[in-house]
Amino acid sequence: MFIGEYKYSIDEKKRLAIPPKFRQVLGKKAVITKGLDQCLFLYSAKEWGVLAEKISKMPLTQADARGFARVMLAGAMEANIDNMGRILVPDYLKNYASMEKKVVVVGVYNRIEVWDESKWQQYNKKTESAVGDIAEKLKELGV
Amino acid sequence: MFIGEYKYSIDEKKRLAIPPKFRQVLGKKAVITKGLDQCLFLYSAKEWGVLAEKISKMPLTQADARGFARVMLAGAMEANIDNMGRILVPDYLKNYASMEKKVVVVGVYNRIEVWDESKWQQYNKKTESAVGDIAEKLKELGV
DNA sequence: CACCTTTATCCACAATTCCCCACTACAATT
DNA sequence: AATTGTAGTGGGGAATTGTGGATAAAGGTG
Repeated sequence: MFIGEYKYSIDEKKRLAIPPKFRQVLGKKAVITKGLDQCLFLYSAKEWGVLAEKISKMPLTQADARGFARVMLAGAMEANIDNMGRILVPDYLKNYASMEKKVVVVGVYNRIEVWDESKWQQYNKKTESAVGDIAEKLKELGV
Repeated sequence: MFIGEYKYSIDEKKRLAIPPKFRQVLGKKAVITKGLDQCLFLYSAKEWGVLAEKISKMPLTQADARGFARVMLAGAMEANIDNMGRILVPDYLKNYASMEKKVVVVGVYNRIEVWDESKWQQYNKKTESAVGDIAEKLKELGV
Protein backbone atom coordinates (compact mmCIF):
# COMPACT_ATOMS: atom_id res chain seq x y z
CA MET A 1 0.00 0.00 0.00
CA PHE A 2 1.33 3.39 -1.01
CA ILE A 3 0.48 6.33 1.25
CA GLY A 4 2.01 9.69 2.03
CA GLU A 5 3.33 12.82 0.36
CA TYR A 6 6.98 13.43 -0.54
CA LYS A 7 8.79 16.33 -2.16
CA TYR A 8 11.42 15.73 -4.83
CA SER A 9 12.98 17.45 -7.78
CA ILE A 10 13.47 16.30 -11.34
CA ASP A 11 17.05 16.95 -12.38
CA GLU A 12 18.21 18.13 -15.79
CA LYS A 13 18.51 14.52 -16.92
CA LYS A 14 14.83 13.97 -16.16
CA ARG A 15 15.55 11.67 -13.26
CA LEU A 16 13.11 11.47 -10.38
CA ALA A 17 13.71 9.73 -7.05
CA ILE A 18 11.05 7.41 -5.67
CA PRO A 19 10.49 7.44 -1.89
CA PRO A 20 12.39 4.55 -0.26
CA LYS A 21 9.22 3.24 1.29
CA PHE A 22 7.73 2.77 -2.16
CA ARG A 23 10.73 1.11 -3.78
CA GLN A 24 10.45 -2.41 -2.48
CA VAL A 25 6.72 -2.50 -3.19
CA LEU A 26 7.21 -1.19 -6.72
CA GLY A 27 9.92 -3.63 -7.63
CA LYS A 28 12.51 -2.90 -10.30
CA LYS A 29 10.14 -2.58 -13.21
CA ALA A 30 7.25 -0.14 -13.12
CA VAL A 31 4.98 1.65 -15.56
CA ILE A 32 4.37 5.38 -15.69
CA THR A 33 1.48 6.90 -17.63
CA LYS A 34 -0.82 9.85 -17.99
CA GLY A 35 -3.09 10.25 -14.99
CA LEU A 36 -6.26 12.11 -14.24
CA ASP A 37 -6.26 15.76 -13.16
CA GLN A 38 -2.94 16.50 -14.87
CA CYS A 39 -0.74 14.25 -12.81
CA LEU A 40 1.16 11.08 -13.69
CA PHE A 41 0.30 7.59 -12.48
CA LEU A 42 3.01 5.14 -11.55
CA TYR A 43 2.15 1.48 -11.14
CA SER A 44 4.02 -1.65 -10.22
CA ALA A 45 4.23 -4.13 -13.09
CA LYS A 46 1.65 -6.28 -11.35
CA GLU A 47 -0.90 -3.55 -10.70
CA TRP A 48 -0.41 -2.27 -14.21
CA GLY A 49 -1.32 -5.65 -15.59
CA VAL A 50 -4.57 -5.66 -13.68
CA LEU A 51 -5.45 -2.14 -14.77
CA ALA A 52 -4.50 -2.65 -18.40
CA GLU A 53 -6.73 -5.68 -18.62
CA LYS A 54 -9.66 -3.79 -17.11
CA ILE A 55 -9.19 -1.03 -19.63
CA SER A 56 -8.93 -3.44 -22.52
CA LYS A 57 -12.29 -4.89 -21.56
CA MET A 58 -14.03 -1.55 -21.84
CA PRO A 59 -16.52 -1.33 -24.72
CA LEU A 60 -14.83 -0.38 -27.97
CA THR A 61 -18.08 1.09 -29.17
CA GLN A 62 -18.07 3.99 -26.73
CA ALA A 63 -16.09 7.01 -27.81
CA ASP A 64 -15.11 8.11 -24.32
CA ALA A 65 -14.00 4.59 -23.44
CA ARG A 66 -11.76 4.58 -26.49
CA GLY A 67 -10.38 7.93 -25.48
CA PHE A 68 -9.64 6.81 -21.96
CA ALA A 69 -7.94 3.66 -23.20
CA ARG A 70 -5.77 5.63 -25.60
CA VAL A 71 -4.69 8.12 -22.96
CA MET A 72 -3.81 5.48 -20.40
CA LEU A 73 -2.29 2.84 -22.66
CA ALA A 74 -0.64 4.86 -25.39
CA GLY A 75 0.54 7.31 -22.76
CA ALA A 76 2.29 4.60 -20.81
CA MET A 77 6.00 3.95 -20.63
CA GLU A 78 8.14 1.39 -18.83
CA ALA A 79 10.04 2.98 -15.98
CA ASN A 80 12.99 1.01 -14.65
CA ILE A 81 14.19 1.90 -11.18
CA ASP A 82 17.95 2.49 -11.19
CA ASN A 83 20.38 1.70 -8.39
CA MET A 84 19.66 4.98 -6.65
CA GLY A 85 15.92 4.40 -6.68
CA ARG A 86 15.18 6.81 -9.52
CA ILE A 87 13.11 6.61 -12.69
CA LEU A 88 13.26 8.52 -15.95
CA VAL A 89 10.38 10.79 -16.84
CA PRO A 90 9.97 11.11 -20.63
CA ASP A 91 9.48 14.54 -22.12
CA TYR A 92 5.94 13.99 -23.28
CA LEU A 93 4.86 13.01 -19.78
CA LYS A 94 6.66 15.93 -18.19
CA ASN A 95 4.83 18.22 -20.56
CA TYR A 96 1.49 16.53 -20.01
CA ALA A 97 1.73 17.20 -16.28
CA SER A 98 3.36 20.61 -16.89
CA MET A 99 6.19 19.82 -14.54
CA GLU A 100 8.87 22.20 -13.46
CA LYS A 101 11.78 21.14 -11.31
CA LYS A 102 9.90 20.63 -8.06
CA VAL A 103 7.40 17.81 -7.94
CA VAL A 104 5.43 15.94 -5.30
CA VAL A 105 5.21 12.16 -5.18
CA VAL A 106 2.13 10.83 -3.41
CA GLY A 107 0.87 7.36 -2.60
CA VAL A 108 -2.79 6.54 -3.23
CA TYR A 109 -3.14 2.91 -2.12
CA ASN A 110 -2.33 0.88 -5.24
CA ARG A 111 -0.80 3.62 -7.35
CA ILE A 112 1.72 6.39 -7.04
CA GLU A 113 1.01 9.84 -8.41
CA VAL A 114 3.51 12.49 -9.47
CA TRP A 115 2.42 16.12 -9.44
CA ASP A 116 4.01 19.40 -10.26
CA GLU A 117 4.38 21.03 -6.87
CA SER A 118 2.32 24.13 -7.50
CA LYS A 119 -0.39 22.10 -9.23
CA TRP A 120 -0.57 19.83 -6.21
CA GLN A 121 -0.86 22.73 -3.81
CA GLN A 122 -3.69 24.20 -5.83
CA TYR A 123 -5.52 20.91 -6.05
CA ASN A 124 -5.06 20.20 -2.36
CA LYS A 125 -6.29 23.56 -1.25
CA LYS A 126 -9.40 23.20 -3.35
CA THR A 127 -10.08 19.67 -2.14
CA GLU A 128 -9.44 20.30 1.52
CA SER A 129 -11.88 23.16 1.53
CA ALA A 130 -14.55 20.61 0.60
CA VAL A 131 -13.93 18.98 3.94
CA GLY A 132 -17.61 19.00 4.79
CA ASP A 133 -18.32 16.55 1.99
CA ILE A 134 -15.55 14.40 3.29
CA ALA A 135 -17.26 14.16 6.63
CA GLU A 136 -20.39 12.97 4.88
CA LYS A 137 -18.50 10.30 3.03
CA LEU A 138 -16.76 9.10 6.14
CA LYS A 139 -20.20 8.57 7.53
CA GLU A 140 -21.13 6.39 4.57
CA LEU A 141 -18.01 4.34 5.11
CA GLY A 142 -18.97 3.83 8.72
CA VAL A 143 -15.75 5.23 10.12
CA MET B 1 -10.39 2.01 23.40
CA PHE B 2 -8.71 5.41 23.55
CA ILE B 3 -10.01 8.02 25.99
CA GLY B 4 -8.60 11.05 27.73
CA GLU B 5 -6.70 14.23 26.98
CA TYR B 6 -2.92 14.65 27.26
CA LYS B 7 -0.58 17.57 26.70
CA TYR B 8 2.70 17.10 24.84
CA SER B 9 5.15 19.06 22.81
CA ILE B 10 6.59 18.39 19.36
CA ASP B 11 10.34 18.82 19.52
CA GLU B 12 12.51 20.38 16.85
CA LYS B 13 12.94 16.98 15.23
CA LYS B 14 9.17 16.72 14.81
CA ARG B 15 8.83 13.95 17.36
CA LEU B 16 5.67 13.56 19.38
CA ALA B 17 5.19 11.29 22.40
CA ILE B 18 2.13 9.06 22.57
CA PRO B 19 0.48 8.58 25.98
CA PRO B 20 1.70 5.31 27.54
CA LYS B 21 -1.84 4.07 27.92
CA PHE B 22 -2.32 4.30 24.16
CA ARG B 23 0.93 2.62 23.19
CA GLN B 24 0.10 -1.01 23.75
CA VAL B 25 -3.26 -0.62 22.01
CA LEU B 26 -1.69 1.13 19.04
CA GLY B 27 1.06 -1.38 18.58
CA LYS B 28 4.35 -0.51 16.93
CA LYS B 29 2.94 0.51 13.57
CA ALA B 30 0.31 3.21 13.27
CA VAL B 31 -0.92 5.60 10.61
CA ILE B 32 -1.40 9.33 10.98
CA THR B 33 -3.51 11.33 8.53
CA LYS B 34 -5.52 14.48 7.98
CA GLY B 35 -8.58 14.71 10.20
CA LEU B 36 -11.63 16.90 10.41
CA ASP B 37 -11.66 20.38 11.96
CA GLN B 38 -7.94 20.83 11.37
CA CYS B 39 -6.70 18.07 13.61
CA LEU B 40 -4.83 14.87 12.80
CA PHE B 41 -6.17 11.33 13.13
CA LEU B 42 -4.00 8.52 14.37
CA TYR B 43 -5.12 4.96 13.73
CA SER B 44 -3.76 1.57 14.64
CA ALA B 45 -2.53 -0.40 11.64
CA LYS B 46 -5.56 -2.62 11.89
CA GLU B 47 -8.15 0.15 11.96
CA TRP B 48 -6.34 1.91 9.16
CA GLY B 49 -6.28 -1.17 6.98
CA VAL B 50 -10.05 -1.41 7.08
CA LEU B 51 -10.50 2.27 6.33
CA ALA B 52 -7.93 2.38 3.54
CA GLU B 53 -9.40 -0.56 1.73
CA LYS B 54 -12.86 0.98 1.77
CA ILE B 55 -11.47 4.19 0.36
CA SER B 56 -9.48 2.42 -2.33
CA LYS B 57 -12.59 0.73 -3.65
CA MET B 58 -14.19 4.02 -4.57
CA PRO B 59 -14.44 4.58 -8.34
CA LEU B 60 -11.37 6.03 -10.02
CA THR B 61 -13.55 7.66 -12.63
CA GLN B 62 -15.36 10.02 -10.25
CA ALA B 63 -13.65 13.29 -9.54
CA ASP B 64 -14.88 13.75 -5.99
CA ALA B 65 -13.98 10.18 -5.10
CA ARG B 66 -10.47 10.79 -6.35
CA GLY B 67 -10.24 13.94 -4.31
CA PHE B 68 -11.40 12.19 -1.21
CA ALA B 69 -8.96 9.33 -1.69
CA ARG B 70 -6.12 11.78 -2.21
CA VAL B 71 -6.83 13.71 0.96
CA MET B 72 -7.12 10.61 3.09
CA LEU B 73 -4.50 8.33 1.52
CA ALA B 74 -1.93 10.74 0.18
CA GLY B 75 -2.49 12.73 3.36
CA ALA B 76 -1.57 9.73 5.46
CA MET B 77 1.83 8.61 6.67
CA GLU B 78 3.10 5.53 8.41
CA ALA B 79 3.99 6.41 11.97
CA ASN B 80 6.25 3.88 13.60
CA ILE B 81 6.45 4.16 17.35
CA ASP B 82 10.09 4.35 18.43
CA ASN B 83 11.58 2.91 21.60
CA MET B 84 10.56 5.97 23.59
CA GLY B 85 6.95 5.77 22.45
CA ARG B 86 7.17 8.63 19.99
CA ILE B 87 6.09 9.11 16.39
CA LEU B 88 7.29 11.46 13.67
CA VAL B 89 4.93 14.14 12.39
CA PRO B 90 5.74 15.09 8.76
CA ASP B 91 5.90 18.74 7.80
CA TYR B 92 2.84 18.68 5.60
CA LEU B 93 0.71 17.32 8.43
CA LYS B 94 2.11 19.78 10.92
CA ASN B 95 1.17 22.56 8.54
CA TYR B 96 -2.26 21.14 7.82
CA ALA B 97 -3.10 21.20 11.52
CA SER B 98 -1.19 24.49 11.99
CA MET B 99 0.76 23.07 14.88
CA GLU B 100 3.17 24.97 17.05
CA LYS B 101 5.24 23.31 19.73
CA LYS B 102 2.44 22.52 22.17
CA VAL B 103 -0.16 19.97 21.13
CA VAL B 104 -2.93 17.97 22.74
CA VAL B 105 -3.41 14.24 22.21
CA VAL B 106 -6.98 13.09 22.61
CA GLY B 107 -8.51 9.62 22.65
CA VAL B 108 -11.82 9.25 20.80
CA TYR B 109 -12.75 5.58 21.13
CA ASN B 110 -11.21 3.92 18.06
CA ARG B 111 -8.91 6.73 16.99
CA ILE B 112 -6.52 9.21 18.50
CA GLU B 113 -6.62 12.88 17.58
CA VAL B 114 -3.77 15.35 17.70
CA TRP B 115 -4.55 19.05 18.03
CA ASP B 116 -2.59 22.21 18.23
CA GLU B 117 -3.11 23.32 21.81
CA SER B 118 -4.65 26.69 21.10
CA LYS B 119 -6.87 25.25 18.37
CA TRP B 120 -8.04 22.63 20.83
CA GLN B 121 -8.85 25.23 23.45
CA GLN B 122 -10.82 27.29 20.96
CA TYR B 123 -12.72 24.30 19.73
CA ASN B 124 -13.41 23.11 23.23
CA LYS B 125 -14.67 26.45 24.43
CA LYS B 126 -17.01 26.69 21.49
CA THR B 127 -18.23 23.14 21.85
CA GLU B 128 -18.70 23.16 25.59
CA SER B 129 -20.83 26.26 25.46
CA ALA B 130 -22.95 24.65 22.78
CA VAL B 131 -23.25 21.39 24.61
CA GLY B 132 -26.88 21.96 25.43
CA ASP B 133 -27.84 22.36 21.79
CA ILE B 134 -25.77 19.40 20.81
CA ALA B 135 -27.52 17.28 23.39
CA GLU B 136 -30.79 18.12 21.70
CA LYS B 137 -29.48 16.85 18.41
CA LEU B 138 -27.98 13.74 19.94
CA LYS B 139 -31.44 12.84 21.12
CA GLU B 140 -32.48 12.51 17.49
CA LEU B 141 -29.63 10.08 16.99
CA GLY B 142 -30.95 7.88 19.78
CA VAL B 143 -28.20 8.50 22.31
C1' DC C 1 32.76 3.53 -40.81
C1' DA C 2 33.45 7.64 -38.01
C1' DC C 3 31.18 11.02 -35.42
C1' DC C 4 27.95 12.96 -32.48
C1' DT C 5 24.03 12.78 -29.54
C1' DT C 6 21.65 10.32 -26.32
C1' DT C 7 21.06 6.79 -22.76
C1' DA C 8 22.64 4.05 -18.98
C1' DT C 9 25.59 2.81 -15.05
C1' DC C 10 28.49 4.18 -11.48
C1' DC C 11 30.40 7.21 -8.07
C1' DA C 12 30.67 11.17 -4.62
C1' DC C 13 29.22 14.52 -1.48
C1' DA C 14 26.03 16.92 1.54
C1' DA C 15 22.07 16.75 4.03
C1' DT C 16 18.72 14.44 6.37
C1' DT C 17 16.86 10.83 8.99
C1' DC C 18 16.99 7.10 12.17
C1' DC C 19 18.35 4.77 16.32
C1' DC C 20 20.26 4.65 20.69
C1' DC C 21 21.44 6.85 25.00
C1' DA C 22 21.26 10.50 28.81
C1' DC C 23 19.20 13.59 31.84
C1' DT C 24 15.56 15.50 34.54
C1' DA C 25 11.14 15.44 36.72
C1' DC C 26 7.58 13.32 38.82
C1' DA C 27 5.10 9.35 41.11
C1' DA C 28 4.61 5.56 43.75
C1' DT C 29 6.21 2.48 47.12
C1' DT C 30 8.66 0.91 51.04
C1' DA D 1 11.82 10.81 53.52
C1' DA D 2 14.49 8.08 50.45
C1' DT D 3 14.58 5.25 46.57
C1' DT D 4 13.16 3.05 42.60
C1' DG D 5 10.81 3.16 38.44
C1' DT D 6 8.52 5.43 34.72
C1' DA D 7 7.89 9.05 31.52
C1' DG D 8 8.97 13.50 28.85
C1' DT D 9 12.43 15.83 26.47
C1' DG D 10 16.68 16.60 24.24
C1' DG D 11 21.04 15.36 21.91
C1' DG D 12 24.87 12.65 19.38
C1' DG D 13 26.59 9.53 16.01
C1' DA D 14 25.85 6.27 12.40
C1' DA D 15 23.44 4.99 8.44
C1' DT D 16 20.55 6.21 4.72
C1' DT D 17 19.05 9.17 1.15
C1' DG D 18 18.73 13.22 -2.35
C1' DT D 19 21.11 15.21 -5.86
C1' DG D 20 24.58 16.25 -9.04
C1' DG D 21 28.23 14.88 -11.93
C1' DA D 22 31.54 11.58 -14.57
C1' DT D 23 32.40 7.90 -17.37
C1' DA D 24 30.98 4.14 -20.37
C1' DA D 25 27.71 2.09 -23.61
C1' DA D 26 24.28 2.56 -27.25
C1' DG D 27 22.10 4.33 -31.15
C1' DG D 28 21.32 7.21 -34.93
C1' DT D 29 23.19 10.00 -38.96
C1' DG D 30 25.86 11.56 -42.61
